[in-house]
Amino acid sequence: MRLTRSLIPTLKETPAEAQIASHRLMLRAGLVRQTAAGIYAWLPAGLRVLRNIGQVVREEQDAIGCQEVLMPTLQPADLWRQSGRYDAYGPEMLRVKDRHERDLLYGPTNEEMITDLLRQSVKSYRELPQMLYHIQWKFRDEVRPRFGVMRGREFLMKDAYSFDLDYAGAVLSYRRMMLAYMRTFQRLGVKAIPMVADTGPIGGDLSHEFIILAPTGESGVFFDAGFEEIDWLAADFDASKPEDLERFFTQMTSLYAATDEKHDAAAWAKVPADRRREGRGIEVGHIFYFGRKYSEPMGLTVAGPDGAQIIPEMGSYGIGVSRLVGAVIEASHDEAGIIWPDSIAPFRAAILNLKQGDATTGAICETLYAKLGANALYDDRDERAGVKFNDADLMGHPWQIVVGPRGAANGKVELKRRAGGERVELSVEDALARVLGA
RNA sequence: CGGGCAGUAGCGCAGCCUGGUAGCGCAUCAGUCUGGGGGACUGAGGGUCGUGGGUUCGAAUCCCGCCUGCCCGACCA
Repeated sequence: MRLTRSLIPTLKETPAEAQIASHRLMLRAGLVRQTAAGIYAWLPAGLRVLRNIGQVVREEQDAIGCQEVLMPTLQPADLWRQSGRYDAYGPEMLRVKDRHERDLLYGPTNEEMITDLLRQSVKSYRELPQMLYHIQWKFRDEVRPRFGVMRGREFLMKDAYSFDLDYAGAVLSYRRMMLAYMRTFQRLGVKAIPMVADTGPIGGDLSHEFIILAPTGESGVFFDAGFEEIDWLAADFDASKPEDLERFFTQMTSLYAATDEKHDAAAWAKVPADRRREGRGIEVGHIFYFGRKYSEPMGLTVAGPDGAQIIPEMGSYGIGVSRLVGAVIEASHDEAGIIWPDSIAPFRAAILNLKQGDATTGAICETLYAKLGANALYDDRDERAGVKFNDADLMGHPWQIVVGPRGAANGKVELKRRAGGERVELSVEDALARVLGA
């Protein structure tokens, strides 16, 4: 995109309502604008990030055989009456009536709806297991929305649901999803630590929160350094092999990790001192097994091989997609602005024409822009160099290609890496190769 | 939902106490100079002072109601 043709309204000053870094930077970098408390409009650059995160999530869900669907935001209250949650859910649920006075609700989650879908379409044990997900807007009428997009009322979430014939199958689905999550978060450029979470009335050990480390995180975390050392994209765990999933899960759960609420000083003491890591974290995902909590009351059954009806075992698996935008920024920024991981940056590179109107720099910029296309944001404004440097740092493009009259005379440009700040002078071709190759 | 704070130009703020036709910085627009880390000069545009009522000759300013937003707490992906 050409910046002169884009709606990317950067702000030099911080709006008074933004307190934490990610909120401040999202407003300043022109990613979002608030519409009402906890409700945001996503501007072009912000939407690109949101979509990029969604795409990584989607690819990793697809990779474990989880199928994408898209369920509506508005749901009939009757479905929720069947599970008993219509009355159990408090004022956090946004309830509305249609013109016929029928009760509807803006979905805060989709267990009832997905259970209903399976109930309508799955009749035999041969059709299980199934795993389905969607990426959809949710609404929870939080009493006190805050921290920008991190704790909004309207939020974009990936939620997945698994249906298995028995507990052993549900365990496999759970572990498979957990492995997908480790890969997903690594691809998003953040360190996510799975922490044992409260299982409530369900019991068991199949509930984990995924917490990414950020100094401004809402809860304190304690974990074994082992979590930071594993390269999930290279690890030899095959999600289709139960024995691999077993090995994976054992490794995961053998390492200590807990939030401050569940911190166990005795267990912590057993972790070698040089492997203890403490910090703060933000919850960006949650997976849990809940058995027949919905399938049973809602009457989801399939015929077994002997003709007996089987009530499927379910689990659900969330990732806060819009929250991740804020969380990633919390985990990756400096005084100057955002530092986007390559995988989700709105633009891979910014092209900074330091002397707009100059024939030489202009020609080089146009060449770069033609080659990079949608990967690039071309700052073609008639602004001073300093303004362009500052905005590029603020917006956090992984690469900045600086085209100034000095270098341009010799066909050189300067390539700056946002993370780390190294700059090198290169030929146009070499700069392109670096940016596209990285 | 309890406690606190705040709504004045796109953003950040002053003016309010002590009522008298609305101001500063940045941003925007035009022009000139400039040109590698938010530049300079000249000129210009932009405001139902959140909203409804009250007091008054006169209200951004005083009084009452309402709405909205922010912070702390309890709650949460």
